[in-house]
Amino acid sequence: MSVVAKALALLEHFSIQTPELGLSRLTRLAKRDKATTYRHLVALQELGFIEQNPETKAYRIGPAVLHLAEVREKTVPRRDGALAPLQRLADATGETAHASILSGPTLHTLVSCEAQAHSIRAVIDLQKLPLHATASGICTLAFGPADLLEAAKADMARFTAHTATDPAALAEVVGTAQGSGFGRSERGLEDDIYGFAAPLFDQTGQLAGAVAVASVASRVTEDLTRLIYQELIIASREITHSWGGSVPAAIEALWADTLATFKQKDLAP
Amino acid sequence: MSVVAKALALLEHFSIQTPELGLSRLTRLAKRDKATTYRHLVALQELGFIEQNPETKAYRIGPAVLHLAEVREKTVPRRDGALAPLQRLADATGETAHASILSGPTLHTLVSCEAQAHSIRAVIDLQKLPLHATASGICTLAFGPADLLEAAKADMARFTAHTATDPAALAEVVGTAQGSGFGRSERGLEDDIYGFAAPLFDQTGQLAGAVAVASVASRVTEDLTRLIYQELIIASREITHSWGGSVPAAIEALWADTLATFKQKDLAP
DNA sequence: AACATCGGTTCATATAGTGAACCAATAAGG
DNA sequence: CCTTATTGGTTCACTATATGAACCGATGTT
Repeated sequence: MSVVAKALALLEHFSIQTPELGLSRLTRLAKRDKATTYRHLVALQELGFIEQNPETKAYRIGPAVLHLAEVREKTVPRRDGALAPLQRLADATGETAHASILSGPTLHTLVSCEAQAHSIRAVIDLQKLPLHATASGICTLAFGPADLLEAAKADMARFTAHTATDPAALAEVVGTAQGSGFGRSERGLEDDIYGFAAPLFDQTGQLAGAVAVASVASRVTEDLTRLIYQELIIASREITHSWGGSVPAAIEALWADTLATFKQKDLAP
Repeated sequence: MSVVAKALALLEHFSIQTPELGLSRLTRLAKRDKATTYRHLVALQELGFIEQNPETKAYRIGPAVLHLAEVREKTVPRRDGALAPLQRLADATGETAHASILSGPTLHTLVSCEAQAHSIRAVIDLQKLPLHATASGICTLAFGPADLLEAAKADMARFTAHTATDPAALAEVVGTAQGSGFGRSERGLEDDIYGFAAPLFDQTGQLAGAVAVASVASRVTEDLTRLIYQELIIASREITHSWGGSVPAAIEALWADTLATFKQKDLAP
């Protein structure tokens, strides 16, 4: 890990829940030496990526990121295009919806929308989504670059008792996704949370990210699952379209098959 | 300069005009070794601050900054509060308006608004504003922390024939600002651009940034100057208010005096 | 075919980062 | 009032890490 990576990794500890962190606390969170952490903070501060609250001496994210985000979004608009479909997805399903972008080997959370329907709901507050333990990640492994699977196998941290931590289990869920067109994660990241995801594509025709719904386990029924799948398809088409891509026919075919199985079940009894 | 600083400084070369840069070009812009630049890019890429266009191999700002900007803005809202008053300022004056934030010893551009009134107008595309050569910078030196003057004197780069490059000249324009309540820069950063700025304050009561109007030199008359001053006062009050601060009485008094001199001149002939 | 780009890699060299120990300041506890 | 445990910040011997000239293969121009 380079110094640059170590320093920038400090930024990941700041969140909406904990926007300001003191030196000691951050040192503990980052599990690094205090002097090192301090020097990194000073370096980040010089560039405006961190600023210090002059009253409390605590550190927070600085203004430099605002300009960068503006350049990025004006240049490669992703957030704007995802926002409206995501809102619709959250409203239609009554669950928390979020979209993520694949950049290199990591999946970055782009934006998340919470529905107002239930008082208990999933909250997405990770910047990076683990590939092996989230619906979005499994979806990415299923339809993204083949070499990602290696990267994912290298880091299979356990989050819950249900997290797939051996390559065989992972291969199985990825295979299921490749058969259905949807990624699923059942209590893989957190107990009581079910995830459902569909792939997103950009103008290059390659997978560019994923759109997902996170639902509370106790609410998940077959009816809700079907609704989520239907809405995920709509959201995926719209977001993919706004990113200048189109959903590959093969994926559309998988989706149609998966939805058909629900209809069959309806007719069965 | 630490490695962290060197690596992060690479990000400053990306702009709306040049959102993607190849390795060689970026190496030349940053005036550094190619191998070093490459390694820095790879490190930034790992963290999602940079991503590579898989088709052209060119680099661009990555998605990680989006999340950070969101955390920052949800936590310390600055952009949102400045946007509306800035738009109004641009419309009312017919010139380009922008706001900046002081973080440590540097002034970061927060957001800029261009008016539609004229086809020739100033464009703000710097992330960092030089303290000695811009109206905002002079305003910051006049009403901000006293030790900034030292930092400013340490780097007095020449941009035009009118740039103040010796401490005495700088002290004079800062003194003028302290007397009038407004920062001014006449062709200091670019030929043909006049800048006018007013200070901004936050909940701590300290200077937190500046709001400014950049006008094309040929359009600047006494009438326009007065209009700009009047509108700057309104914008400064509004932005300062939305940042949880209030304009100090001493500044308000300076502004009142400055506007009074215009009225006297009107009566004179 | 010769030359000039490009992105990316190698490896000896030496510069830059590291962290245990140390301050000074503040605050809680007895 | 003195002790103890925090806090943010600093020092300096040690060594891990960054550096850059030279190199590579690919692509593009003349």
